[in-house]
Amino acid sequence: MPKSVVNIRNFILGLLAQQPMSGYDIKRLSESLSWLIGGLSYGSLYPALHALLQEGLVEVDVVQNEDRPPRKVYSLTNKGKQVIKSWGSQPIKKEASLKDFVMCLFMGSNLPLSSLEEHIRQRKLQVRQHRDTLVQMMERESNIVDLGHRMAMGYGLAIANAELAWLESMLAELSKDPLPMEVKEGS
Amino acid sequence: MPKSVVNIRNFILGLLAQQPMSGYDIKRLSESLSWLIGGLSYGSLYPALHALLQEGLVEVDVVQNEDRPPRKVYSLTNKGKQVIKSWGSQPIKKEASLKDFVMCLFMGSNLPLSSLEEHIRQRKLQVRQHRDTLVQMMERESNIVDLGHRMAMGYGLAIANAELAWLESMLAELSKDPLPMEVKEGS
DNA sequence: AAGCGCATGTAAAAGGTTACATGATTAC
DNA sequence: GTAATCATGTAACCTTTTACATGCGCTT
Repeated sequence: MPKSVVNIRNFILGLLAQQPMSGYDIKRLSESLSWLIGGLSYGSLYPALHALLQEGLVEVDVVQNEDRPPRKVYSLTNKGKQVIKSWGSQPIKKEASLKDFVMCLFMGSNLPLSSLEEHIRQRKLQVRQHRDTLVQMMERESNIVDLGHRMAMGYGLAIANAELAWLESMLAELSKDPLPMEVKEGS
Repeated sequence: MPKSVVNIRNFILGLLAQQPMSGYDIKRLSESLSWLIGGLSYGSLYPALHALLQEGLVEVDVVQNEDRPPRKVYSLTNKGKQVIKSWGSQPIKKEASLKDFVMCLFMGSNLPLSSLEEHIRQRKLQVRQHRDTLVQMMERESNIVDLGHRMAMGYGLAIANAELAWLESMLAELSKDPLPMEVKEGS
């Protein structure tokens, strides 16, 4: 698969943008999302965290607990916030994966509403195109395809339609209800 | 992410189980599915194909075209068919990804109906569990979560529900209509 | 004549996983 | 006492991507 825009660094930055956490926390959170976007291993997580620290994108606060091992709680520096913000503001590539998009959503509150809306609109175009392709394939080969093909396509189609419905409802909500603007643009 | 059961070798084997094709064809097909499960690059595709050839899981037929460059059309050997069949028959791991499942579907006609049904049932259990987890998270943190979290969760929920609906309709169809049994178990 | 689609391939480099190491605390 | 959870980390290995190389035929 084409290298996702959501490499492990952006993924970490994105999560830390929500709230400071430890490596362990990040691992657990990623596991709860792994169903959709896959998890990650300590072997990639900790080295990435150290690299981000060295580059000054995150900073660490060692919290001593009496009972438990000490936790290293990481948070974004200003530089880190800048990086993640510029990542979220750049237009999505056409080949963006489901993973990319979920991360965009996840960081939704870190980007200006207009960008968020643009991301959703982009995704909608993509999914609609893919759905149309699927439908065409099913029509063209309606006589040939075997059970496996038919099922895989039907599955893809069901997911695509659900996604489109969700995307549209989201767009409607965003335009109707500009919500109390918690997003502040840099002064 | 935890190494998927669908490594490139199984992916190739799965596609070839449908019909013989060239490396180029595989690439193009994978691209049409990339929206859901990600594509692959020539740098991994051709070497994998060569390895499968050496191991005797696939065989190649060089088709000379007058106009175009010659195509190397690969097809499964008996050994290859055996491998892919045993892969499809083994129970899915709990951590199976969306990609794993789509491949299972894609090869649906290469496995006995009972296995297929079992795969779908397994997937249903998994997705339901993930959905329940999501719902719990949303309820527990209904006051706290910010826009990004809320959206990502809502998105996941929408997808999960669509998937569950599709899985159930598939199960219903399979049990109601045992379809003209094109699947033959080894004699 | 330049560029694109077809078609195959390789090598270096990047990235990730697996498996290991460590150690404290809580529950059985 | 022994297993599980919390918590961090490293190194060897493996896979994959990126970037390159090649070459024909058709279209503009």
